[in-house]
Amino acid sequence: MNPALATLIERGFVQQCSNIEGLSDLMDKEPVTFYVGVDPTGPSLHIGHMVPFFAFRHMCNAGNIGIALLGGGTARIGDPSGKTEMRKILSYEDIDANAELFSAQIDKFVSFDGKYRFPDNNKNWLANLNYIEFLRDIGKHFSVNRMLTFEAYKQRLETGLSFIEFNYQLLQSYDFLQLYKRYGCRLQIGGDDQWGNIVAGIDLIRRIEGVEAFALTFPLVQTSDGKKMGKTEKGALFLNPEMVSPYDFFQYWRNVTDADVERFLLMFTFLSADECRKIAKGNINEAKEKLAYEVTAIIHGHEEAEKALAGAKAAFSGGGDKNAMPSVKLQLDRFEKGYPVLDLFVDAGLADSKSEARRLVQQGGAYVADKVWNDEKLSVGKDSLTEDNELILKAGKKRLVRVVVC
RNA sequence: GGAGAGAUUCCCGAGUGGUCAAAGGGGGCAGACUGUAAAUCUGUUGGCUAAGCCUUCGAAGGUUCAAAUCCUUCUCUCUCCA
Repeated sequence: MNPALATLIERGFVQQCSNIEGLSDLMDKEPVTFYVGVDPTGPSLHIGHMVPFFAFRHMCNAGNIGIALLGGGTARIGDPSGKTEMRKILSYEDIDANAELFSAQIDKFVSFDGKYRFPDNNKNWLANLNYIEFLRDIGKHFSVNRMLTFEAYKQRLETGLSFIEFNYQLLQSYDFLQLYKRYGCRLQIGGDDQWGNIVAGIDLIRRIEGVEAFALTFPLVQTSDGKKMGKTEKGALFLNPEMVSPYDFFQYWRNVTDADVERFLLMFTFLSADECRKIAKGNINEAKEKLAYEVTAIIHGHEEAEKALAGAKAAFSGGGDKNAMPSVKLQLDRFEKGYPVLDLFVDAGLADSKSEARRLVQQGGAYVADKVWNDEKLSVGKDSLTEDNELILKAGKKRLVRVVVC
């Protein structure tokens, strides 16, 4: 087995491959050009997008050539795979803006060099396609009968599938063909929900070019309790630090289920496989801390990871660095007059409404300076502040904020 | 184009004139137990100047003492036929 491929398998990346021996032989012979596609459907990548890019880096480290394909064209259509209903149609401007943001995030992660790792955008060849020509050249190779047997469509046959989405597969196949023609791209990697689309591309390349291309898919990452990976109560775990702070990002990994630690270390860090296994077998809480630190460092840099770690220490085990805790600024005169607790919790961002704050207090989940505050009518006065005019508020055991008074 | 069905709170889904801020489940939040884990159990889950008041059942009008529920128009979705 080719060593790069073996690494992917060992680290749990491989779900399905169209022809693993063939691919291994090819990779032994020469550097392989491969691609990962992402449709820029939102303002930031989230962790679910990242699995293929971790694999991307492993592949590139082994000397292969990777293309990050932004779906500036396909996002105009919307991939029905794995969706139960049609995605809302985005405006071209939004898609292009998203594509810029995605591209920058990917660049940060894989460091494009223009030669071995570079981006492209499928709107370059999709945006101005001629419909008739496309149907004659490409459409004739697709059998509707066969397409209907694909799992992705079967499901949607129940709930409804529009023609626009039904065409998505042709476009993705066409992408693969274009990348083969332009760069000699022979391999497409992606999440397992892309299997049908990728295989369709392989067929198209075989029919038109008479060349074997390959598919390699990764498991859709789920937490071991069956939830979708990276979903938090606030939504997806985005990479953009303004959407999910490095501290919250760190906390997500710190709170992963025991059973996921080893798997996640292997997939979302670049520590050696042996080391990952060793860490996961050791003290489970230290392993989680290591996982959280490593992933945060990879995504947000070591400095942010250090800060998140220090903040977590300050919040949970004393010591650490309280400057690194999430904090808000509030006015001193409010405390001088007596800050109504409910307002205080809302202003500190620990409750969305006063009713929520009230519930928190009534249920004994509101902590002011480490003491349970159980009277919703009382105000928090200046005397609750520390000598350097600070105050720690907690909502429940885990959500907390450092109030800095000024 | 024709014939039907439907739109309910974060999601699924009950409710067909007052007892409805709206059953049940999921999810979320809090508490207990713990290890910042899982599982389990309990409570809670529109807002507010809070024993009261205000806003919510696709949208706009109407009937009524009273509407998520009835009527009219509109918008959207789905199914079947062409």
